[in-house]
Amino acid sequence: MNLPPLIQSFVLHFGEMGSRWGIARTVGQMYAVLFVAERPLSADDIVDRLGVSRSNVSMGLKELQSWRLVRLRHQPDDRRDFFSTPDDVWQIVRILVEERKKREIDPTLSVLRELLMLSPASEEERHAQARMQDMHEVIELMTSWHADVEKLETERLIQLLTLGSKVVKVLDLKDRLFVVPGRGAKAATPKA
Amino acid sequence: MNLPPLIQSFVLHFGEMGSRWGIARTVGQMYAVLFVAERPLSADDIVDRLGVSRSNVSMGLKELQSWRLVRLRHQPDDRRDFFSTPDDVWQIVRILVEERKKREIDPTLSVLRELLMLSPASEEERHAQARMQDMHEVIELMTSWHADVEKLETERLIQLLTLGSKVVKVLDLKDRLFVVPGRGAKAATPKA
DNA sequence: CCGTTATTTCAGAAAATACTGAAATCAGGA
DNA sequence: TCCTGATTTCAGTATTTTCTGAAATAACGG
Repeated sequence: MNLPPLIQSFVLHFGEMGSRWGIARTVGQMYAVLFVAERPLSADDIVDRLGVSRSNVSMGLKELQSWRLVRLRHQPDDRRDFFSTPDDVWQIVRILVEERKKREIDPTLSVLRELLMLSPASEEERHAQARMQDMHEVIELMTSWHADVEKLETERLIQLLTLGSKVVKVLDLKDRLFVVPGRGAKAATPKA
Repeated sequence: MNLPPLIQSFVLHFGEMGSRWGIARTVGQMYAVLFVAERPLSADDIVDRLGVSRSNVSMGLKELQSWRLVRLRHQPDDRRDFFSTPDDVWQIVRILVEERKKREIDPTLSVLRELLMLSPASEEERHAQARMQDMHEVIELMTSWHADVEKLETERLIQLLTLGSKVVKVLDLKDRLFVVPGRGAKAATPKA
Protein backbone atom coordinates (compact mmCIF):
# COMPACT_ATOMS: atom_id res chain seq x y z
CA MET A 1 0.00 0.00 0.00
CA ASN A 2 1.50 3.25 -1.18
CA LEU A 3 -0.33 6.15 0.49
CA PRO A 4 0.51 9.05 2.79
CA PRO A 5 -0.07 8.00 6.42
CA LEU A 6 -3.12 10.12 7.05
CA ILE A 7 -4.85 8.77 3.98
CA GLN A 8 -3.73 5.25 4.67
CA SER A 9 -5.43 5.26 8.08
CA PHE A 10 -8.64 6.44 6.49
CA VAL A 11 -8.44 3.82 3.77
CA LEU A 12 -7.75 1.00 6.20
CA HIS A 13 -10.67 2.02 8.36
CA PHE A 14 -13.04 1.98 5.43
CA GLY A 15 -11.74 -1.38 4.39
CA GLU A 16 -12.77 -2.73 7.79
CA MET A 17 -16.11 -0.98 7.74
CA GLY A 18 -16.74 -2.30 4.26
CA SER A 19 -16.29 -5.88 5.33
CA ARG A 20 -18.62 -5.30 8.25
CA TRP A 21 -21.20 -4.55 5.56
CA GLY A 22 -21.56 -6.92 2.69
CA ILE A 23 -18.72 -5.44 0.61
CA ALA A 24 -15.21 -6.84 0.27
CA ARG A 25 -12.41 -5.20 2.21
CA THR A 26 -10.51 -4.06 -0.86
CA VAL A 27 -13.65 -2.61 -2.41
CA GLY A 28 -14.12 -0.46 0.68
CA GLN A 29 -10.51 0.63 0.36
CA MET A 30 -10.99 1.53 -3.29
CA TYR A 31 -13.94 3.67 -2.39
CA ALA A 32 -11.99 5.45 0.33
CA VAL A 33 -9.11 6.16 -2.04
CA LEU A 34 -11.50 7.68 -4.56
CA PHE A 35 -13.35 9.64 -1.91
CA VAL A 36 -10.29 11.56 -0.76
CA ALA A 37 -8.62 11.87 -4.18
CA GLU A 38 -8.03 15.33 -5.54
CA ARG A 39 -9.06 14.29 -9.03
CA PRO A 40 -10.56 11.29 -10.82
CA LEU A 41 -8.31 8.24 -10.78
CA SER A 42 -7.68 5.52 -13.31
CA ALA A 43 -7.82 1.86 -12.37
CA ASP A 44 -4.04 1.76 -12.52
CA ASP A 45 -3.80 4.67 -10.12
CA ILE A 46 -5.75 2.57 -7.65
CA VAL A 47 -3.53 -0.46 -8.30
CA ASP A 48 -0.51 1.71 -7.46
CA ARG A 49 -2.02 3.07 -4.28
CA LEU A 50 -3.48 -0.16 -2.87
CA GLY A 51 -1.14 -2.75 -4.32
CA VAL A 52 -3.90 -5.16 -5.35
CA SER A 53 -4.28 -6.84 -8.70
CA ARG A 54 -5.54 -5.01 -11.72
CA SER A 55 -8.39 -7.51 -12.16
CA ASN A 56 -9.51 -7.03 -8.59
CA VAL A 57 -9.71 -3.29 -9.14
CA SER A 58 -11.70 -3.83 -12.30
CA MET A 59 -14.27 -5.94 -10.47
CA GLY A 60 -14.35 -3.65 -7.45
CA LEU A 61 -15.02 -0.61 -9.58
CA LYS A 62 -17.79 -2.46 -11.32
CA GLU A 63 -19.40 -3.23 -7.99
CA LEU A 64 -19.06 0.37 -6.83
CA GLN A 65 -20.62 1.52 -10.08
CA SER A 66 -23.52 -0.86 -9.59
CA TRP A 67 -24.07 0.88 -6.27
CA ARG A 68 -23.85 4.24 -8.08
CA LEU A 69 -21.16 5.21 -5.58
CA VAL A 70 -18.56 6.01 -8.21
CA ARG A 71 -19.06 7.48 -11.60
CA LEU A 72 -17.08 6.93 -14.73
CA ARG A 73 -15.44 10.02 -16.18
CA HIS A 74 -13.28 10.70 -19.17
CA GLN A 75 -10.37 13.02 -19.61
CA PRO A 76 -9.80 14.70 -22.95
CA ASP A 77 -7.03 13.05 -25.01
CA ASP A 78 -6.90 9.98 -22.78
CA ARG A 79 -8.79 6.88 -23.58
CA ARG A 80 -8.47 5.35 -20.16
CA ASP A 81 -11.45 5.31 -17.80
CA PHE A 82 -11.28 7.54 -14.77
CA PHE A 83 -13.43 7.26 -11.68
CA SER A 84 -14.61 9.62 -8.97
CA THR A 85 -17.09 9.85 -6.14
CA PRO A 86 -19.73 12.58 -5.98
CA ASP A 87 -18.41 15.82 -4.49
CA ASP A 88 -21.45 16.25 -2.30
CA VAL A 89 -21.47 13.96 0.72
CA TRP A 90 -25.23 14.36 1.07
CA GLN A 91 -25.59 13.00 -2.40
CA ILE A 92 -23.57 9.98 -1.35
CA VAL A 93 -25.82 9.42 1.64
CA ARG A 94 -28.91 9.61 -0.52
CA ILE A 95 -27.55 7.08 -2.96
CA LEU A 96 -26.53 4.73 -0.18
CA VAL A 97 -29.95 4.82 1.38
CA GLU A 98 -31.71 4.33 -1.95
CA GLU A 99 -29.55 1.41 -2.93
CA ARG A 100 -29.85 -0.32 0.39
CA LYS A 101 -33.59 0.16 0.27
CA LYS A 102 -33.69 -1.34 -3.19
CA ARG A 103 -31.55 -4.32 -2.22
CA GLU A 104 -32.77 -5.06 1.29
CA ILE A 105 -36.07 -3.41 2.09
CA ASP A 106 -37.97 -3.85 -1.15
CA PRO A 107 -37.34 -7.58 -1.47
CA THR A 108 -38.28 -8.04 2.17
CA LEU A 109 -41.54 -6.16 1.75
CA SER A 110 -42.25 -8.26 -1.29
CA VAL A 111 -41.70 -11.53 0.60
CA LEU A 112 -43.80 -10.31 3.50
CA ARG A 113 -46.71 -9.34 1.28
CA GLU A 114 -46.58 -12.64 -0.51
CA LEU A 115 -46.61 -14.61 2.75
CA LEU A 116 -49.41 -12.48 4.16
CA MET A 117 -51.61 -13.53 1.24
CA LEU A 118 -51.41 -17.21 2.17
CA SER A 119 -53.93 -18.90 4.43
CA PRO A 120 -52.36 -20.13 7.65
CA ALA A 121 -52.68 -23.89 8.07
CA SER A 122 -52.28 -23.87 11.83
CA GLU A 123 -52.36 -21.68 14.87
CA GLU A 124 -48.58 -21.53 14.71
CA GLU A 125 -48.71 -20.14 11.18
CA ARG A 126 -51.50 -17.77 12.12
CA HIS A 127 -49.35 -16.30 14.84
CA ALA A 128 -46.34 -16.08 12.54
CA GLN A 129 -48.43 -14.14 10.05
CA ALA A 130 -49.50 -11.71 12.75
CA ARG A 131 -45.84 -11.08 13.52
CA MET A 132 -45.07 -10.58 9.85
CA GLN A 133 -47.97 -8.16 9.65
CA ASP A 134 -46.47 -6.11 12.49
CA MET A 135 -43.13 -6.07 10.78
CA HIS A 136 -44.70 -5.13 7.49
CA GLU A 137 -46.47 -2.15 9.00
CA VAL A 138 -43.33 -0.80 10.59
CA ILE A 139 -41.30 -1.13 7.43
CA GLU A 140 -44.05 0.42 5.34
CA LEU A 141 -44.23 3.43 7.60
CA MET A 142 -40.48 3.97 7.54
CA THR A 143 -40.45 3.52 3.80
CA SER A 144 -43.17 6.06 3.18
CA TRP A 145 -41.37 8.53 5.45
CA HIS A 146 -38.25 7.99 3.41
CA ALA A 147 -40.14 8.47 0.13
CA ASP A 148 -41.30 11.83 1.40
CA VAL A 149 -38.03 13.01 2.81
CA GLU A 150 -35.82 11.95 -0.07
CA LYS A 151 -37.50 14.49 -2.27
CA LEU A 152 -36.32 17.42 -0.18
CA GLU A 153 -33.53 19.64 -1.38
CA THR A 154 -30.42 19.17 0.70
CA GLU A 155 -30.80 22.56 2.31
CA ARG A 156 -34.22 21.56 3.59
CA LEU A 157 -33.05 18.17 4.67
CA ILE A 158 -30.36 19.78 6.78
CA GLN A 159 -32.92 22.11 8.25
CA LEU A 160 -35.11 19.18 9.17
CA LEU A 161 -32.30 17.23 10.78
CA THR A 162 -31.05 20.27 12.65
CA LEU A 163 -34.48 20.82 14.04
CA GLY A 164 -34.42 17.28 15.41
CA SER A 165 -36.68 16.81 18.36
CA LYS A 166 -37.84 20.39 18.19
CA VAL A 167 -40.23 19.18 15.54
CA VAL A 168 -41.86 17.25 18.32
CA LYS A 169 -42.75 20.43 20.08
CA VAL A 170 -44.79 21.37 17.06
CA LEU A 171 -46.54 18.04 17.32
CA ASP A 172 -47.10 18.60 21.03
CA LEU A 173 -48.63 21.95 20.34
CA LYS A 174 -50.82 20.55 17.60
CA ASP A 175 -52.04 17.90 20.04
CA ARG A 176 -52.87 20.34 22.75
CA LEU A 177 -54.75 22.53 20.35
CA PHE A 178 -56.69 19.95 18.40
CA VAL A 179 -57.03 16.67 20.26
CA VAL A 180 -60.18 16.31 22.32
CA PRO A 181 -59.09 15.24 25.79
CA GLY A 182 -59.97 11.63 26.56
CA ARG A 183 -60.01 10.55 22.93
CA GLY A 184 -56.55 8.94 23.06
CA ALA A 185 -55.94 5.48 24.51
CA LYS A 186 -54.67 6.92 27.75
CA ALA A 187 -54.65 10.34 29.34
CA ALA A 188 -51.85 12.68 28.34
CA THR A 189 -49.19 13.06 31.00
CA PRO A 190 -47.21 16.18 30.14
CA LYS A 191 -43.75 16.30 31.62
CA ALA A 192 -42.98 18.73 34.46
CA MET B 1 -35.21 -27.83 8.32
CA ASN B 2 -38.43 -28.74 10.03
CA LEU B 3 -40.88 -25.84 9.76
CA PRO B 4 -44.34 -25.17 8.30
CA PRO B 5 -43.97 -23.82 4.74
CA LEU B 6 -45.08 -20.28 5.46
CA ILE B 7 -42.59 -19.95 8.28
CA GLN B 8 -39.86 -21.68 6.34
CA SER B 9 -40.07 -19.10 3.55
CA PHE B 10 -39.76 -16.32 6.08
CA VAL B 11 -36.81 -17.99 7.77
CA LEU B 12 -34.98 -18.63 4.51
CA HIS B 13 -35.44 -15.02 3.46
CA PHE B 14 -33.99 -13.73 6.68
CA GLY B 15 -31.09 -16.09 6.36
CA GLU B 16 -30.27 -14.50 3.02
CA MET B 17 -30.76 -10.97 4.31
CA GLY B 18 -28.59 -11.79 7.28
CA SER B 19 -25.68 -12.80 5.12
CA ARG B 20 -26.08 -9.62 3.07
CA TRP B 21 -25.32 -7.88 6.38
CA GLY B 22 -22.37 -9.03 8.39
CA ILE B 23 -24.22 -11.85 10.14
CA ALA B 24 -24.03 -15.55 9.32
CA ARG B 25 -26.88 -17.12 7.38
CA THR B 26 -27.87 -19.48 10.18
CA VAL B 27 -27.85 -16.67 12.73
CA GLY B 28 -30.36 -14.78 10.60
CA GLN B 29 -32.48 -17.90 10.45
CA MET B 30 -32.32 -18.32 14.22
CA TYR B 31 -33.54 -14.79 14.65
CA ALA B 32 -36.41 -15.33 12.23
CA VAL B 33 -37.49 -18.48 14.02
CA LEU B 34 -37.54 -16.67 17.33
CA PHE B 35 -39.33 -13.66 15.86
CA VAL B 36 -42.35 -15.65 14.71
CA ALA B 37 -42.42 -18.12 17.59
CA GLU B 38 -45.50 -18.19 19.79
CA ARG B 39 -43.44 -18.55 22.93
CA PRO B 40 -39.81 -18.45 24.04
CA LEU B 41 -37.74 -21.30 22.59
CA SER B 42 -34.89 -23.32 24.00
CA ALA B 43 -31.69 -23.85 22.06
CA ASP B 44 -32.78 -27.40 21.36
CA ASP B 45 -36.07 -26.15 19.93
CA ILE B 46 -34.04 -24.18 17.43
CA VAL B 47 -31.84 -27.17 16.65
CA ASP B 48 -34.99 -29.16 15.86
CA ARG B 49 -36.44 -26.47 13.64
CA LEU B 50 -33.31 -25.54 11.69
CA GLY B 51 -31.35 -28.76 11.74
CA VAL B 52 -28.03 -27.15 12.60
CA SER B 53 -25.62 -28.22 15.31
CA ARG B 54 -26.24 -27.50 18.92
CA SER B 55 -22.95 -25.64 19.23
CA ASN B 56 -23.78 -23.43 16.28
CA VAL B 57 -27.04 -22.46 17.95
CA SER B 58 -25.23 -21.69 21.15
CA MET B 59 -22.82 -19.33 19.39
CA GLY B 60 -25.56 -17.78 17.28
CA LEU B 61 -27.70 -17.02 20.30
CA LYS B 62 -24.70 -15.46 21.96
CA GLU B 63 -24.21 -13.19 19.00
CA LEU B 64 -27.88 -12.23 18.92
CA GLN B 65 -27.70 -11.47 22.62
CA SER B 66 -24.67 -9.26 22.07
CA TRP B 67 -26.85 -7.33 19.62
CA ARG B 68 -29.60 -7.23 22.28
CA LEU B 69 -31.92 -8.70 19.66
CA VAL B 70 -32.92 -11.67 21.76
CA ARG B 71 -33.36 -11.85 25.47
CA LEU B 72 -32.81 -14.74 27.78
CA ARG B 73 -35.85 -15.88 29.71
CA HIS B 74 -36.52 -18.59 32.24
CA GLN B 75 -39.53 -20.80 32.70
CA PRO B 76 -40.53 -21.88 36.18
CA ASP B 77 -39.44 -25.43 37.01
CA ASP B 78 -37.16 -25.70 34.01
CA ARG B 79 -33.51 -24.95 34.22
CA ARG B 80 -32.97 -24.67 30.49
CA ASP B 81 -32.49 -21.25 28.93
CA PHE B 82 -35.27 -19.92 26.74
CA PHE B 83 -34.98 -17.12 24.26
CA SER B 84 -37.36 -14.62 22.71
CA THR B 85 -37.39 -11.43 20.67
CA PRO B 86 -39.07 -8.27 21.92
CA ASP B 87 -42.81 -8.23 21.23
CA ASP B 88 -42.70 -4.66 19.98
CA VAL B 89 -41.26 -4.31 16.49
CA TRP B 90 -40.48 -0.64 17.10
CA GLN B 91 -38.34 -1.71 20.00
CA ILE B 92 -36.46 -4.02 17.69
CA VAL B 93 -35.87 -1.20 15.23
CA ARG B 94 -34.57 1.05 17.96
CA ILE B 95 -32.15 -1.57 19.17
CA LEU B 96 -30.92 -2.29 15.66
CA VAL B 97 -30.25 1.36 14.99
CA GLU B 98 -28.49 1.85 18.31
CA GLU B 99 -26.28 -1.18 17.88
CA ARG B 100 -25.32 -0.35 14.34
CA LYS B 101 -24.53 3.18 15.41
CA LYS B 102 -22.36 1.86 18.21
CA ARG B 103 -20.51 -0.57 15.94
CA GLU B 104 -20.21 1.42 12.74
CA ILE B 105 -20.84 5.11 13.21
CA ASP B 106 -19.12 5.78 16.51
CA PRO B 107 -15.81 4.16 15.55
CA THR B 108 -15.88 6.01 12.25
CA LEU B 109 -16.46 9.35 13.93
CA SER B 110 -13.63 8.56 16.28
CA VAL B 111 -11.22 7.80 13.44
CA LEU B 112 -12.29 10.91 11.56
CA ARG B 113 -11.76 13.15 14.55
CA GLU B 114 -8.37 11.66 15.21
CA LEU B 115 -7.26 12.17 11.61
CA LEU B 116 -8.62 15.71 11.54
CA MET B 117 -6.29 16.59 14.41
CA LEU B 118 -3.18 15.75 12.42
CA SER B 119 -1.28 18.31 10.37
CA PRO B 120 -1.35 17.51 6.68
CA ALA B 121 2.12 16.97 5.22
CA SER B 122 1.15 17.73 1.65
CA GLU B 123 -1.49 19.29 -0.51
CA GLU B 124 -2.86 15.80 -1.13
CA GLU B 125 -3.31 15.23 2.60
CA ARG B 126 -4.80 18.66 3.04
CA HIS B 127 -7.45 17.88 0.46
CA ALA B 128 -8.12 14.48 2.01
CA GLN B 129 -8.69 16.16 5.35
CA ALA B 130 -11.16 18.56 3.81
CA ARG B 131 -13.11 15.59 2.47
CA MET B 132 -13.01 13.90 5.87
CA GLN B 133 -14.25 17.12 7.40
CA ASP B 134 -17.26 17.12 5.05
CA MET B 135 -17.99 13.54 5.91
CA HIS B 136 -17.62 14.24 9.59
CA GLU B 137 -20.13 17.07 9.46
CA VAL B 138 -22.75 15.00 7.70
CA ILE B 139 -22.40 12.10 10.10
CA GLU B 140 -22.48 14.42 13.10
CA LEU B 141 -25.70 16.00 11.95
CA MET B 142 -27.39 12.68 11.34
CA THR B 143 -26.15 11.41 14.68
CA SER B 144 -27.49 14.37 16.60
CA TRP B 145 -30.83 14.02 14.84
CA HIS B 146 -30.90 10.39 15.89
CA ALA B 147 -30.01 11.28 19.47
CA ASP B 148 -33.02 13.57 19.58
CA VAL B 149 -35.47 11.27 17.90
CA GLU B 150 -34.56 8.12 19.77
CA LYS B 151 -35.88 9.66 22.96
CA LEU B 152 -39.40 9.94 21.62
CA GLU B 153 -42.11 7.59 22.78
CA THR B 154 -43.11 5.21 20.04
CA GLU B 155 -46.48 6.90 19.64
CA ARG B 156 -44.74 10.19 18.91
CA LEU B 157 -42.23 8.58 16.61
CA ILE B 158 -45.05 7.12 14.54
CA GLN B 159 -46.71 10.51 14.45
CA LEU B 160 -43.51 12.07 13.19
CA LEU B 161 -42.97 9.45 10.50
CA THR B 162 -46.59 9.64 9.40
CA LEU B 163 -46.31 13.34 9.03
CA GLY B 164 -43.38 12.82 6.68
CA SER B 165 -42.92 15.63 4.25
CA LYS B 166 -45.79 17.56 5.78
CA VAL B 167 -43.29 18.66 8.38
CA VAL B 168 -41.58 20.45 5.56
CA LYS B 169 -44.60 22.61 5.05
CA VAL B 170 -44.14 23.84 8.55
CA LEU B 171 -40.55 24.67 7.70
CA ASP B 172 -41.68 26.40 4.52
CA LEU B 173 -44.10 28.51 6.47
CA LYS B 174 -41.49 29.33 9.05
CA ASP B 175 -39.18 30.47 6.23
CA ARG B 176 -41.76 32.65 4.61
CA LEU B 177 -42.60 34.29 7.87
CA PHE B 178 -39.15 34.81 9.32
CA VAL B 179 -36.45 34.76 6.68
CA VAL B 180 -35.52 38.13 5.32
CA PRO B 181 -35.71 37.86 1.52
CA GLY B 182 -32.29 37.93 -0.14
CA ARG B 183 -30.46 36.66 2.92
CA GLY B 184 -30.20 33.10 1.65
CA ALA B 185 -27.57 31.99 -0.85
CA LYS B 186 -30.04 32.15 -3.70
CA ALA B 187 -33.52 33.53 -4.17
CA ALA B 188 -36.41 31.34 -3.08
CA THR B 189 -38.27 29.76 -5.98
CA PRO B 190 -41.61 28.61 -4.60
CA LYS B 191 -43.23 25.83 -6.59
CA ALA B 192 -46.29 26.58 -8.77
C1' DC C 1 -7.01 -4.69 -41.26
C1' DC C 2 -3.02 -4.58 -37.79
C1' DG C 3 -0.82 -3.22 -33.66
C1' DT C 4 -1.22 -1.15 -29.35
C1' DT C 5 -3.25 -0.17 -25.11
C1' DA C 6 -7.24 -0.57 -21.94
C1' DT C 7 -10.47 -3.44 -19.84
C1' DT C 8 -12.96 -7.64 -18.62
C1' DT C 9 -13.59 -12.44 -17.79
C1' DC C 10 -12.80 -16.51 -15.49
C1' DA C 11 -10.71 -20.69 -13.47
C1' DG C 12 -8.21 -21.73 -9.79
C1' DA C 13 -5.41 -20.32 -5.47
C1' DA C 14 -5.61 -18.12 -1.17
C1' DA C 15 -7.92 -16.32 2.62
C1' DA C 16 -11.63 -15.72 5.59
C1' DT C 17 -15.69 -17.40 7.75
C1' DA C 18 -19.03 -20.63 9.33
C1' DC C 19 -20.06 -24.98 11.25
C1' DT C 20 -19.44 -29.31 13.69
C1' DG C 21 -18.42 -32.88 17.22
C1' DA C 22 -16.01 -33.90 21.16
C1' DA C 23 -14.46 -32.45 25.35
C1' DA C 24 -14.74 -29.18 29.09
C1' DT C 25 -17.33 -26.41 32.13
C1' DC C 26 -21.15 -25.15 34.75
C1' DA C 27 -25.24 -25.45 37.85
C1' DG C 28 -28.18 -27.47 40.55
C1' DG C 29 -30.26 -31.63 43.20
C1' DA C 30 -29.70 -35.74 45.83
C1' DT D 1 -19.54 -34.40 47.06
C1' DC D 2 -21.13 -36.77 43.15
C1' DC D 3 -24.41 -37.17 39.41
C1' DT D 4 -27.11 -35.39 35.71
C1' DG D 5 -28.36 -32.49 32.29
C1' DA D 6 -27.51 -27.92 30.14
C1' DT D 7 -24.38 -24.99 27.97
C1' DT D 8 -19.97 -23.40 26.16
C1' DT D 9 -15.51 -23.80 24.16
C1' DC D 10 -12.45 -24.92 20.73
C1' DA D 11 -9.66 -27.32 17.29
C1' DG D 12 -10.35 -28.96 13.05
C1' DT D 13 -13.16 -29.28 8.73
C1' DA D 14 -16.13 -27.52 5.33
C1' DT D 15 -17.88 -23.86 2.85
C1' DT D 16 -17.93 -19.43 0.99
C1' DT D 17 -15.83 -15.43 -0.51
C1' DT D 18 -12.12 -12.84 -2.23
C1' DC D 19 -8.27 -12.22 -5.04
C1' DT D 20 -4.98 -13.23 -8.71
C1' DG D 21 -2.76 -14.13 -13.25
C1' DA D 22 -3.47 -15.39 -17.72
C1' DA D 23 -6.18 -15.25 -21.56
C1' DA D 24 -9.88 -13.06 -24.07
C1' DT D 25 -12.12 -9.06 -25.64
C1' DA D 26 -12.72 -4.35 -26.89
C1' DA D 27 -11.47 0.23 -28.60
C1' DC D 28 -9.03 3.03 -31.15
C1' DG D 29 -5.29 5.11 -34.40
C1' DG D 30 -2.86 4.41 -38.20
